[in-house]
Amino acid sequence: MPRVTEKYRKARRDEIALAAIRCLERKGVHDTSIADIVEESGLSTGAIYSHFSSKVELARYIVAEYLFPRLDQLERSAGMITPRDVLTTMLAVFTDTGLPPRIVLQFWGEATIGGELREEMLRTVARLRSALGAALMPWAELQTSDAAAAEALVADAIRAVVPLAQGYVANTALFGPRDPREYVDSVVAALT
Amino acid sequence: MPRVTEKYRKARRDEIALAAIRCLERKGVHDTSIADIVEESGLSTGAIYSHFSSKVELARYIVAEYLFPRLDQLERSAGMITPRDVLTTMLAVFTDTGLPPRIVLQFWGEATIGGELREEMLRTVARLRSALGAALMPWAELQTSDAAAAEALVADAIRAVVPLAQGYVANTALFGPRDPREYVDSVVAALT
DNA sequence: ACCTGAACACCGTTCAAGT
DNA sequence: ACCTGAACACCGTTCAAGT
Repeated sequence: MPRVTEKYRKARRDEIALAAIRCLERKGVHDTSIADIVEESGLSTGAIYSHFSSKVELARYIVAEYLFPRLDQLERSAGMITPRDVLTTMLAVFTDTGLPPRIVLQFWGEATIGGELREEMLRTVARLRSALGAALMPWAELQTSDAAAAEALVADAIRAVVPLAQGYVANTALFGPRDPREYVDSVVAALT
Repeated sequence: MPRVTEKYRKARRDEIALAAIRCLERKGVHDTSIADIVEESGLSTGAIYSHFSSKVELARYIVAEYLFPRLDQLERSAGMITPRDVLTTMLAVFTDTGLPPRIVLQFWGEATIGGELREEMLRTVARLRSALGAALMPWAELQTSDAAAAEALVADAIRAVVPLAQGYVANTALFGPRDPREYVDSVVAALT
């Protein structure tokens, strides 16, 4: 397969995906139809189906390619960082990139039904967890000299950080934007 | 209007709503059609539309009548309770009543689009916030003798407790059930 | 190989006609 | 007044036919 074709396919897929995202922001997951994406992209129904086998496949592509593209931001953060820092850094992705929490929340809703979208979501979360683990290890090793205990500490922290991030997403999606640092501080203040 | 008719209408609405909930648990919000509810309830399409003006109206009814019926549990809890206690009590509603977090999460997703479902959601959350406020006031008054400062303390606590509860819902909806107390403890441990 | 757009099965909703 | 179920506009998806 020549390289030009590959590039062309990727460009077309992105063209469709970006048109779809514009529709999603305007109308939401539920109310965006293939006909809307056809109109927004200027392509035909068949053209879209020759690049994505279904609406769910298009959704998977958007999730994988646009909704969680900044996990490397976590992986690059060096030095000793606490669970609090990790959480704040993670949430900053939303304010920094303009990634709409509304769309993420809607995808979660759809993912609870099962199917391929759920599989894609679980894969993404697995990647996220391992990035979190790597970022937290230096901190855990400072708490204890036992390697197994450090692993357990990291696992516990992840069990807290993931739902805390989910709470931020659900909350801002429904009630409007909020500063990540203020959110974390408010949670700490309330629980201690 | 005679009372018997009123009662009959309520009974029919509940009959339809419960059939719908059985479908929702089986297939999710997205994949449950009116035809499914027709089959599950044994009624006709027109019968459903003579009790609910649309699918969204049915959804609103389910949310208002079945998804948040236990707010009074909070309002009844007496004595000095901390934000931590309030959060744990609130989350216990899910484990105690078998209310499926998956359905709640899906409704949140739909509510981000706007429309009547969003209005209904905001009304329910407003009720929830005032119940939380009432439950937390004795605790706040123990922290400070200034009435305004106590109010502010309550407001801050609510700003933390609501997203923490949302995080629990999103997390259990996607990754399976979890003990509320364990969740709260894990968050406290990670952030302090 | 990519693209077109009519055709298909199914969706939510309406409404004339029944009781 | 409640209910029936055929009819309607629209949905996601397919596929013969074009380039």
